[in-house]
Amino acid sequence: MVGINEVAKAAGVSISTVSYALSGKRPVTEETRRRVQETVERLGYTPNARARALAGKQTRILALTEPLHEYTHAPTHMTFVLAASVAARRLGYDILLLTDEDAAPGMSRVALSGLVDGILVLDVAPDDVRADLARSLDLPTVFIGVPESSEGLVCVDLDFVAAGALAVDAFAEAGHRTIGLLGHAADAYEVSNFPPRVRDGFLTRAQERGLEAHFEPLSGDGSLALQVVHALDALLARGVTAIALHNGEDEHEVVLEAVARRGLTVPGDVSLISVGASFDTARLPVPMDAVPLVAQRSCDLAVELATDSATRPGVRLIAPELVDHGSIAQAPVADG
Amino acid sequence: MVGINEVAKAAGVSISTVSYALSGKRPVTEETRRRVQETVERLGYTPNARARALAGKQTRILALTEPLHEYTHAPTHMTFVLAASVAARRLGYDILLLTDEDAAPGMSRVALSGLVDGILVLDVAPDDVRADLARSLDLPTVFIGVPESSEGLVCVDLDFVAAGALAVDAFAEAGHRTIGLLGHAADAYEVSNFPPRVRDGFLTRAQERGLEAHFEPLSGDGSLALQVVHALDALLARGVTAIALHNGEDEHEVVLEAVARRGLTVPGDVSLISVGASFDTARLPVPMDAVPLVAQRSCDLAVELATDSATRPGVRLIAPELVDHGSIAQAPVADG
DNA sequence: TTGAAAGCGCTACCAT
DNA sequence: ATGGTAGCGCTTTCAA
Repeated sequence: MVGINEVAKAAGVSISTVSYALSGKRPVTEETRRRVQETVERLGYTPNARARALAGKQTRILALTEPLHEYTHAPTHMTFVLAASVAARRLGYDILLLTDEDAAPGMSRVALSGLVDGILVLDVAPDDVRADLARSLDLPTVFIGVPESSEGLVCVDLDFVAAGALAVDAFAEAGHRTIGLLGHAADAYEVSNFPPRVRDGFLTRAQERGLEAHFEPLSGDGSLALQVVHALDALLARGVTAIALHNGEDEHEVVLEAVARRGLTVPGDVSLISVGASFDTARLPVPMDAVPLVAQRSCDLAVELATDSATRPGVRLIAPELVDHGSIAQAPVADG
Repeated sequence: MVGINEVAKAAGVSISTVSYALSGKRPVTEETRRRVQETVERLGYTPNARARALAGKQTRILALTEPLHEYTHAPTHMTFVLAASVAARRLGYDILLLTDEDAAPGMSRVALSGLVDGILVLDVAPDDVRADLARSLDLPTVFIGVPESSEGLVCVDLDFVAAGALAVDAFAEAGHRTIGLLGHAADAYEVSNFPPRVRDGFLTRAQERGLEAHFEPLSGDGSLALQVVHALDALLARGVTAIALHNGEDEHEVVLEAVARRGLTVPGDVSLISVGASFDTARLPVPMDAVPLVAQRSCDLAVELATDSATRPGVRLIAPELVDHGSIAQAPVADG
C-alpha cells in the first residue's frame, strides 16, 4: 500500500501539501498541484479510508435501515434501495445496509460507534420505533416516508394529498364528472399512512370541483384478481368514466385485463390514471398516465438533507407531477 | 462521546487493560474484567469504529457488489442480499452496497481505500469482468455463482449438476420412466451458466438410469404464458409422466394453471419438481417438491470464506437437497 | 496480570 | 504558498 508519505517524498513536497493538493481545502500553486497529481497517478495512490475517517471525522458512509418484512414488496423496495445508492454515490457516499428485523439495535450500533455519517430510513411505518430512536441519536437521520409523530425529524415524501388531487384535476379537465379511486386493501387505510392521504386528497378535491367521486378499497377476501375485479365492478356500476388506481403493479394489470374483458377500451370507454406508483406505468399492457412516486427524487433529496449540516427538522413534501401516456380521454358527452 | 480514556480513568485501570478486557485478547483478572465491564455499561461506552479500523486493520465491513440490470429479478435478488446481510451480521460484519452498473470502479475504490475487509460478488455472469478484477485486488473476494474462468477465485454455488440429477433420482424412484425438464428461455442456455448445468445433470443421470428424458426450454416468442404452455404441451405429447421445472416463480404458476386447465391433477396425473428455485415452492397454488437454491446456505458459506484468512481459491459446490411437498407420486403402471 | 507508549495514515492547525 | 506536527481513539508491542 503506497501512502501519503511516499507520495510526498516522490513529489518533493510535504504530506500536508499532498493532502491539500488533493482536497483543495487550501490554495496550492498550479505547478505543485500538477506535480502531486501526477505522482499520485504514477504511484497509484489511493487515500486510506480508515485514516481519513479517523482524522477527518467523517466516514462518507450512510446507513440505510430497511427492516425487511414478509409483506415487503421486493421490486418497489429495490427501486428505493437502488435510488438511495445512486443518490449517495453522486455525493461521494457509500451505503451501509441495515436489514435487521428490529431496526433499533443496528441503528444504535452504527450511530454510537461512529461508523456512519448519517442514516436513511426506509419503509417508514406510522408508529415506527425508529422515530424516537432518531430523536435520541444526534446523527443526521432522514425518513423517506412520514411517521405519525414527526416532530423534530427530517422527513421526505411525495405529497400524496396533492397527488390524489392532481389525479382529480386531470380527470376534471378532461370533462369527467363521475370518477372513482380504486385503492389498496382496506386494512392499509388504517395501518399505513399514505393510502388515506391519497384518498383524502382525491375525495376533497373532487368535492371542491363538484365531481361525484367514489372510493373502493380492495376487500380482504378472495384472490387478488377477484378483489380487484370486485372493486372495479362496484365503480363501473356507479357510472364512473374515469378511475384512478392507487395500488401495486399486479393490481394495475388485473384492472387492465378486466376492463378489456368487459369489452371496454382505454381511454375510449374508461380513462385511467395511476397514483403513487413507483414502477413504470408506461410499460403496462396499456401505457397509463401517472402521478408517480419517483424514488430517485425522494432519495436524492434525502441524501442531500442527510449530508448537509444545515438541515433543519421538518417534513419536505415533494410536489407530484403528471406523466402523460394517453390513458385519459375526453369524457363522453353526458345527457344528464 | 465517551472514549476509552474516560473508561480507563473511571475504572482505575490503563486503557490497554480496558481494550484487552473487552477484546479478551489477553488474560485479565476476573475482578478487573468485571469492573471494566460495569464501567463501560455505566458510561455507555461504545468503541469508536473509525479508530478501531485504523488501529486494528479491519473495518468489519464487507462489500456486496450487485450490478442491477433491468432484467434483474428483484425478489430473487433481494433474497440474496438479505441472506448475505444476515450471514454477515452473524459474524459481526456489516454490508456495504455496491450497485454501480459497471461494478469495477466501485470494487476497486473500496478495495484500494481499505474501506472493506472483503467482497461478496452477486449476480455472477459467465464472462464477469469482476473475475479478473478480483484476481488483481489482493482482498478476500467470494463469488456467489461461478464465472467461466474461475481459476484463482473463491466461488460458492449450488451444485446444479447434482441438483438436476437429484430431480431425476426422485422421479426414477417413484417409478417414472419418461420424464421432462421444462427450462429457462433458450438464450439462457448460452448466456448464463447454471441452466446448462441443470440440463446436463438431468439428461446425464436420466441416461445413466435408463430413463427417457426430454428437455424443453422456452421458445423466445409470445407471452411468457404462451411459451410455457407450448413447452409443457411438447413434453406431455411425448408422454412424460413427470416434469422438472427449472425457471422462475411465474413459470411455475403458469405450469400449474395449464396443467389444471388440461384436467390433469398433481401429482395424480403428472408429477412435478422444482429445481434451483430460490422462492418457497410450498406456497405455490399446489405445493411443489423442490431441489432448492437456498440463498442462506450460499451466503453463510460465502461470508465465512470471505472472513477467514485461511481460505484457499477453489469452487465450493453446495450439495443439493430434496424438499418434499407431495408433488411426486408413483408413476402409473406402464403397459409398454 | 498490568501499564506505558508507539504507531495506524491521514487532516488540519500553527508556523513561516 | 508551503512545511512541521499534534492529534483522531483505538490496538498491540514492549517492559515491568
